[in-house]
Amino acid sequence: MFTIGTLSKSTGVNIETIRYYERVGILPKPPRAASGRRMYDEDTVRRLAFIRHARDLGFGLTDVRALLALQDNPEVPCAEASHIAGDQLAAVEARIGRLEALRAELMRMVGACANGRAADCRVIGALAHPAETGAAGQSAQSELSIISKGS
Amino acid sequence: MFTIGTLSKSTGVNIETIRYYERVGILPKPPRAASGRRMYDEDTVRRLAFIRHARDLGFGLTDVRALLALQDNPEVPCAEASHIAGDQLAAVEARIGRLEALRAELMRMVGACANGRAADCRVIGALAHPAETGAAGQSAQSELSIISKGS
DNA sequence: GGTTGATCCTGTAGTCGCTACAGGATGTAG
DNA sequence: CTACATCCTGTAGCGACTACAGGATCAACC
Repeated sequence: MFTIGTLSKSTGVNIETIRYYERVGILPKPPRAASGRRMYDEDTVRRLAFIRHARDLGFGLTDVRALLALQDNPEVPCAEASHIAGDQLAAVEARIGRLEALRAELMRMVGACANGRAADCRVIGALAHPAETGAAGQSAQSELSIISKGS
Repeated sequence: MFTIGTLSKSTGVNIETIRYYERVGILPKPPRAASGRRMYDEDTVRRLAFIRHARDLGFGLTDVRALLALQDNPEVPCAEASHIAGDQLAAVEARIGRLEALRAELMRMVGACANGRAADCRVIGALAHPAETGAAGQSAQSELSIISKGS
């Protein structure tokens, strides 16, 4: 049994974030020492590592909750986990597509700039008069919202 | 001169977002009709289109402010605009790299799932025992934070 | 002139996933 | 015994919106 600082160091998750996870119910409330300090065990290290890895993969906390529930109920068919991961894969591929379009447009903008005055700046001109080519200008917005919404 | 609803429709920017932009000072306060309604002109359409396009390209509002200031002061050398766009390009390329690593890991996870029970699920297993291969697990976190921070 | 329904106004609070305090209590080492 | 590290709770802030509530105004039709 060890304290939150140790848990934080051994998982790389911020102390404040651990308490936040407890508050929103993604980590169970741990037992407390007589002084009120949270005391954790190895199981929590594993659970937190699972959460962190899922978060690193871009899963939102809602998805993480679902995946944890599956992990806790091993008799449930895993099609659901596979479905969640498939959705996430599709979202990641969509993001990559959007970002590649953005990259193309940014490269065009940066490449065209001749370091003159702002009046002639191709970067600013490109922003003021977007190119009609490709999908970049059309729904990169949703690319960004996809990201913040998780899967 | 037209109202906020018309501006919203002609730029595709939400009404609430337009008022938000005004509140945070990225759009100037427009003149009001006797009834108190905001009245816009074509210049605002252009300015808002500029903002929207820059946002679509992933620029944060701080960057957008800087780009607008450059546009408003045409005598300033555009090296700064070019620099902002270059930073953004680098950030986009970093995101793409991260996301490609995530994609590889997700494909591996989804591909390995045999639709058995959760106890044997490769997706859950992969999350519980992350692969050591590649950079996916190491700093995709920062990939996500880069996104939310803009450039 | 009256009534409906669309549009507008202000102000506040919610979203997501943290992160950063403030102000205090405890634990550990010298 | 004194530092200093670590912990606690609770609240507020971040970015970039979005979603109300509760009211005023406008345009069109009868």
